[in-house]
Amino acid sequence: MAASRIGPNMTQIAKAVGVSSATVSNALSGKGRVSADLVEKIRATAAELGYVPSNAGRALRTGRSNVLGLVLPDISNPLFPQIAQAMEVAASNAGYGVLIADSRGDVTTQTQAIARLIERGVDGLVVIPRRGTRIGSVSCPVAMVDTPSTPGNTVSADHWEGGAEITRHLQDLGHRNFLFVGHDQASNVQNDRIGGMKAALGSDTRHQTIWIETLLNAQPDRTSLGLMDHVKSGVTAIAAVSDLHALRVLTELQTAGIKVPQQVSVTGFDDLVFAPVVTPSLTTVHMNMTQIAQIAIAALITEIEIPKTIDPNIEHKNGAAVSHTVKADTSKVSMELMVRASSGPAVSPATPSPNGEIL
Amino acid sequence: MAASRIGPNMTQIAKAVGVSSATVSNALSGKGRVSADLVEKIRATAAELGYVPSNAGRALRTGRSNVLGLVLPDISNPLFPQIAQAMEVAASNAGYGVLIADSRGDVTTQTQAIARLIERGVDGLVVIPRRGTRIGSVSCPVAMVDTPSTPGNTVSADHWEGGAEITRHLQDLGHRNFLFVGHDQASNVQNDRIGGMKAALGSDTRHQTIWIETLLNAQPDRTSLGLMDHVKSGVTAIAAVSDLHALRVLTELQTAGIKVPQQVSVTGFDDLVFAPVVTPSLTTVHMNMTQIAQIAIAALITEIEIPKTIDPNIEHKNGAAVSHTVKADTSKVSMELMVRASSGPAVSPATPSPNGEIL
DNA sequence: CGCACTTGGTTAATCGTTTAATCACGTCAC
DNA sequence: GTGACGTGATTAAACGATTAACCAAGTGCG
Repeated sequence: MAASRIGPNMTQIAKAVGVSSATVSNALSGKGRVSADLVEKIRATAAELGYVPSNAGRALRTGRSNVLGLVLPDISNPLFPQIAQAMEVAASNAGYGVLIADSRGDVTTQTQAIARLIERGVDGLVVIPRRGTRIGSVSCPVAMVDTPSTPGNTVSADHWEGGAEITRHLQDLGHRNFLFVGHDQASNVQNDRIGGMKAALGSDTRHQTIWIETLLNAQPDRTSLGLMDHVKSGVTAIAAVSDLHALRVLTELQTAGIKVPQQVSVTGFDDLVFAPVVTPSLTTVHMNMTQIAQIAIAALITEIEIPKTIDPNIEHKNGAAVSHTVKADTSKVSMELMVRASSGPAVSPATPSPNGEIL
Repeated sequence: MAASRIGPNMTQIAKAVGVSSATVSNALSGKGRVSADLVEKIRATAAELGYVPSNAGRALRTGRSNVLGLVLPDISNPLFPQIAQAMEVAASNAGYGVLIADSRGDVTTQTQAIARLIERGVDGLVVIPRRGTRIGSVSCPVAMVDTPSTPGNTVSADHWEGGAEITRHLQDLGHRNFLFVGHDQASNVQNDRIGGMKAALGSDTRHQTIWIETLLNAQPDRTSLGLMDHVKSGVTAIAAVSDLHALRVLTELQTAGIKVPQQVSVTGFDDLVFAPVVTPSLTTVHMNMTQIAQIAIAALITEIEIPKTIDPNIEHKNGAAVSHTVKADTSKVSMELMVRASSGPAVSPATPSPNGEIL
């Protein structure tokens, strides 16, 4: 037996007003031709009786669920709260709900998660891909949020430019000897960030890059990143690809007795929740997730809401349309440099800056 | 026009096999009376044709959406990833999807968010309440995850006991002079954690408590928590109600030149993602979110799936049932102490421990 | 005056699934 | 031989909203 609905349905509203249910539908949606005063009356009684439209009924008829799926490689990513919040807000402003799916880092799980979302009838997907994740053939539009250099990327922060801003900032402070700290060499985002960092370097600079995962794979039980060796060799600025790693760097240096930023400057990425409250507060780059989410959701929804003329160009497999990642007019959102206390003027006893702006 | 469904529907399966759609339904659900070989044949062709049931059709008929709503006070809470992930896994194992709603800390927004979820037809809600949040009258079962002392709480970590474990651990290390660091004095969870910490203290101890929000309200532009004053006054152990605040404490001490844990021990709560990777790694208390989520979801689902006989005892308002938070047989999940590097033996030159276990 | 056209509404079909009610058909007992 | 019964399937009626097709009545115009 069908669970008894709590509120009234359209027919009951219609009966109460004394019109047909079609008129109620037209009045509430504003689509058909209904006289203004009747619209008013219908709206009023609907509100009075506490009418809430049944999503199931509507979804069945229209074929749209008004729900989007958010696929994340790994929910435990500390950036996820920002992403989820921004997506939820953007979607909900557009009248859509957000169904989450977590793939726990595993590619097969991710495929299953996507399949589950599709079965639930989502109208579109927002996918934050992980490493070499390929979106298989799915039957709905997909917005991909990764990094501009990823093929099929819909919109994302301009990680490259963010990296460039970081090293420009550090160079302005007089730094000439850099250590870049990445985590996962296979990550497009991290590569773009470090790529941007390097690209903005002047010719009078030196730099090295370490990858945490590589270090850990070599020595699984190591806790230190061995930063002191780099500092002793003259590094005065350490730029990490995430605040999480910047934090690791910061505390490792502090424990070793290095003063930040007096001796070494440290910068992060993403402006995570702890960035402003640690001592010294972290200089980092802030991502405008709200804007990214708005653009991604908007692109998705325009794609969803265009009448689905069967496009013969789209390949089919088993009768299901192969996924097409949607495009947005703006695909890069610039990042904002947040200068805080962890970056300061370089002191370089060994190699004095040619500009002489050192304190 | 209804968007063309991609796959076949039940009728098409029925036609392919040469039976009625009702038989297909019975065969796939295993409910009615269908001969074994026919079941087999139907299953096979359904799989072959790539049949996926329409959630909309099913939801319309049964009145159930198989979707749960997850209401969070503030998605940007760093604990949220764990919560969302655990809930998603538990729900998806039970065949439910998870729709998220963020109330951005605001109570009115929270009410609206809940209303939106209800309109979307969720079968139940998991609510992580914020401060004095009251769940208004909603028409579906609600599982509340807060702290055991909150009335209506369904299941949660045993924050009190977690706090007790922390101070027991620190006392075992010889500490006798404690500083507790909370953030928000109105939070049930934080009060329970600190309550537990205090309850486990021996009579030979001293303790003080500071609340970050109160400090910040008094001096909005302050960055330091003024921990040095407490350290100078003899505090040797600082226990925060969250790793986030422990991190703040840790870096503030390190910047001031205090060695952790040699001079002062620092502990956190929640085992956030950065806890193991900072230097020194944070001693903290781990929450078994997976188990909490399982219990909450299970309680919710049992409530959802019992046939809804109209219970005259439940008050009604506007014809909608007033919310009833579900109960679980286990309402407390114990927390696990994670001893790491930020806590160590107390050195108390001023007040030697009576037990003499100090190094 | 009569025809075309607009306005404001109704009818009825449809989306896909579930399920109560029904039915056909053996089988078995009496 | 017939009534009772069990088995295995079918029929048809929901669930609630949308919308194409249709219709009645009023308006403008030649």
